[in-house]
Amino acid sequence: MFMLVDCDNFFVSCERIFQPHLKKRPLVVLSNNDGCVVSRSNEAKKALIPMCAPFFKIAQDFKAIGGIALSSNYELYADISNRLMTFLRQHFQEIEPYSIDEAFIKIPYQDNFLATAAHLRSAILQQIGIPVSIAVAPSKTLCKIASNLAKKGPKIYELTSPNHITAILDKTEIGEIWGIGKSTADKLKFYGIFTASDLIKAPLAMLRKSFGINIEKTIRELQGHACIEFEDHSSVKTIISSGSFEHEINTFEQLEQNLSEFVDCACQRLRAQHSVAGAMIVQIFSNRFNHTHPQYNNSAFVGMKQPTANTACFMHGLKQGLQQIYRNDCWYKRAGVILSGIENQTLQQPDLLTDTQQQKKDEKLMQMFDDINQKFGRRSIFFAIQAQKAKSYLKREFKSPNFTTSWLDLPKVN
DNA sequence: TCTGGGGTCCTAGGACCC
DNA sequence: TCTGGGGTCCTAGGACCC
Repeated sequence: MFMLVDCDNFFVSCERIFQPHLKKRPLVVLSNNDGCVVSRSNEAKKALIPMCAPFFKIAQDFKAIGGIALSSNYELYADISNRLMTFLRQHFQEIEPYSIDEAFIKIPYQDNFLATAAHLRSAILQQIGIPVSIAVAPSKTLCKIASNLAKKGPKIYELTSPNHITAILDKTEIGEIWGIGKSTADKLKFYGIFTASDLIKAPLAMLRKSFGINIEKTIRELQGHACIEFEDHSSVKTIISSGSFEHEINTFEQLEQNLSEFVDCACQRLRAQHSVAGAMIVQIFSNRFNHTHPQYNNSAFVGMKQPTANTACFMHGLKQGLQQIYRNDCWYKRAGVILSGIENQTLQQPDLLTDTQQQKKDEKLMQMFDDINQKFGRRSIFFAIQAQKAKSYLKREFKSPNFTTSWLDLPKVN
């Protein structure tokens, strides 16, 4: 059996741990640049604040009903997430942290799932401070359906008996199924398939041919056969660092400087998972909402001589890539870099012509670089191309303190 | 004024090989 | 007149997820 532990309104719940006065009030957390609503409290949902709403469109009405909006504080959310995952690992053998706010757990069949889940739920609330919903079902896809039902009220939902599953699948719309997005849902409706029950009764060969292997997996999962295995998310295959700027920019130098921050960030993450990357993609975008300037989006692929985690190599690649795609008659609102061709540092196949001495020196240098920033604080040392001061190119007007990751921000008890 | 960011997987199609 | 068949690797783009 699979159990899914999914945090309720995760970002909002994290903010409330150390700011109890935010409880009971309509509360939303905004995306980077204070752009869109990405997490809503139940009170905000009741006030019909839509997910992904651009904040500037709802700000006034939201304030009028006593609502509070916070900028996103990813350091806080990542730390709370780590605490939760650590807690779960202490209690269960097989767990897959699936996203920042949810984890699948494999558990043996038992008669008293509800009691186990209730116990777990109250322990998490007490020790981590986050309300969660818990679902139990024989496959991940069924768990997701059960989890949606849990969130509607009971907070804990067991979906294990065949009759119960059939009854629920009759009522589950096709678009609500995990793995079936809008595009596939629309096509399925065209074939007269509207519910999960319709889907499992439809001819498998036809579906497989038209929609690929994943639909077959989904169907088997809905039938209670677990066939989506646990995955290891501890190291990723691509690293993306990108973002929007507060103001549109136009010069090569400004773009390069902003992008250098993304390169630095991506490389730090690369080293943190003990990997090297063989290539980088540099992307630039104009403002898709501003039609007074020409629209221009482009990207450049930059291969490294050999896979590396040396920030300097990627900074050099950045300049090359940007030169290929930069146009001076455009204004840019967003940019980013993607590291790809990622492999484990220790499994790296050396090249015959590789200067291994130099490589070792580089590794040592980057290790030192990371150590200094670890010891003396972020950005104690950085590349000359980066801005002198970590100017916040992001708007984060309403950010809460880093309660759990910064000594200066420790909550005070009066 | 203001419209997010980080991931994975699959498939088709081109280039290339024998 | 006739224009194979089997395979790999890479990339771009689409779809999906949180």
